[in-house]
Amino acid sequence: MKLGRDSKMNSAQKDKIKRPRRVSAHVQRTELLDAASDMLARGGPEALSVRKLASAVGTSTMTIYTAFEGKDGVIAALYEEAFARMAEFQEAVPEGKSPLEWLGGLGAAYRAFALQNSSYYALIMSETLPISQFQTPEAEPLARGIARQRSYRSLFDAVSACQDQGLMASDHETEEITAVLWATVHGHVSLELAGFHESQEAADSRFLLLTQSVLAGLLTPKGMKAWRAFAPR
Amino acid sequence: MKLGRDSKMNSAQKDKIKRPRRVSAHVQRTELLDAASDMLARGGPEALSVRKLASAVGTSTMTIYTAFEGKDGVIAALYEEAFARMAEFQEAVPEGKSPLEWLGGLGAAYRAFALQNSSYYALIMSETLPISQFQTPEAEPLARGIARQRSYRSLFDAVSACQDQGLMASDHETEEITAVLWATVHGHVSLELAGFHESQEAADSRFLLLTQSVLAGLLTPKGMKAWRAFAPR
DNA sequence: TCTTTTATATAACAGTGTTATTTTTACTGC
DNA sequence: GCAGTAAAAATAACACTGTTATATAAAAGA
Repeated sequence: MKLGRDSKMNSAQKDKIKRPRRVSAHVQRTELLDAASDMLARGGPEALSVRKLASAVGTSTMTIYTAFEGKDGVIAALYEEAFARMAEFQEAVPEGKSPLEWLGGLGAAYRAFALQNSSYYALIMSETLPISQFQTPEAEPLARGIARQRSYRSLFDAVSACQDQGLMASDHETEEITAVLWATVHGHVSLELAGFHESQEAADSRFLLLTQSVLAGLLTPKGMKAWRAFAPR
Repeated sequence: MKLGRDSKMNSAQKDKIKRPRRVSAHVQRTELLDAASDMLARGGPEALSVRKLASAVGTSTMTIYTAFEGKDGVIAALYEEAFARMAEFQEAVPEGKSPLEWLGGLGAAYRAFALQNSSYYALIMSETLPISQFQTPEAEPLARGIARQRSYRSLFDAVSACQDQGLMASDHETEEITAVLWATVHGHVSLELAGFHESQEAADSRFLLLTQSVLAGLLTPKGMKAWRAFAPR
């Protein structure tokens, strides 16, 4: 549906507040972004072309340059979208009775998100391997920007809660433990996405063994006892 | 130096064994590969172009298509090179008195290789994130091919030795533990390469904490006691 | 030496992201 | 409502990319 250009925006004409030049500006931007997201999810990053994107929504390439600032701008926007979707997964995890239960849920949610949204996950972790098709959206040290994202926040809070309740060692900084847990799950998920494991069962059991093992080194005796109540299997 | 074409290969002409068509075939291939390696290391994958590569060694693009089979062939060759270099790092680690010492050395060597050869490491782990500029050199499930590489073998052998000496839990398969350890170190190194850690010290201490933690869940009590003798700090 | 095969060089093709130019559209002051 | 202006979209061009087709030159085999 393309809004008629001669509609003279009858409703918005009365107020003197400056409106966006085009009513369709925002909707077109999201329409463009949705199409880009689709292309990315389907055919990977090489399927995401400025020209194809333009013709997919029935416009010309210049639209991408005014709406975003070229291809990098589109990718930067998708990057934001990726974090937003990841945060949804994380924040859908109930805190449960014990922060340990929360922690376990967060790990599972992280893995689920990565497996179900591999393109978006790759986008998030694109700086993880310095060689990537995606350029860093901004000049800032992007990977460290993760720490400012909501999804990181959830993990941090869970770890903090564990420490507060004496379930997790407090002789390490919360940030440190959070980073270690992130690396742990990311490491497994990376390999799983690459098809490293020969079967679903193998991937499951290794994820379990890995998380179990690293927690063994981080939890207090009290924490270990409590963990066994929530730990799968 | 370009060998004269009219040299009529005076020395090799006498034996009737079929020689390669051109004496320069092999040397040119490696020359091409070295240049490609340099370009990759310097400017990332987008600096690696068939045309630039050709002009870098003073030839035309067709040479790349006869020596390799286009750009993918070059990347496949670099992929092999990456594993070879990684194996060198791994195999330079002395087995030491205890397999635990060996294990620790392998982890440190893995990290050192990744940090010092980030382009090659990215190549190895390029399938780890399904979205990558590099196509899988062959149609096989590439990531699983890691398990057939020498560098994986070293880790596997170290784990196996630990189990044999009762230092590591034997209620998990050697392959399983190997995969878990690989994921652990890869997870950390990924984040470190991305500049996730705010300082060298932070990266070091988190690597230590991570490896320490995961070993806590994998080593036997006997193994834990022995480990403390080798563990840094 | 002559013929045939093979590698290289040249040029062309189909893509890509980006930029310049021109046309069209929407807004604004009269 | 109409003219003038500013912004956005379309078109075309530029500088790239990987790949392929064709022609030329060199090497191999008879």
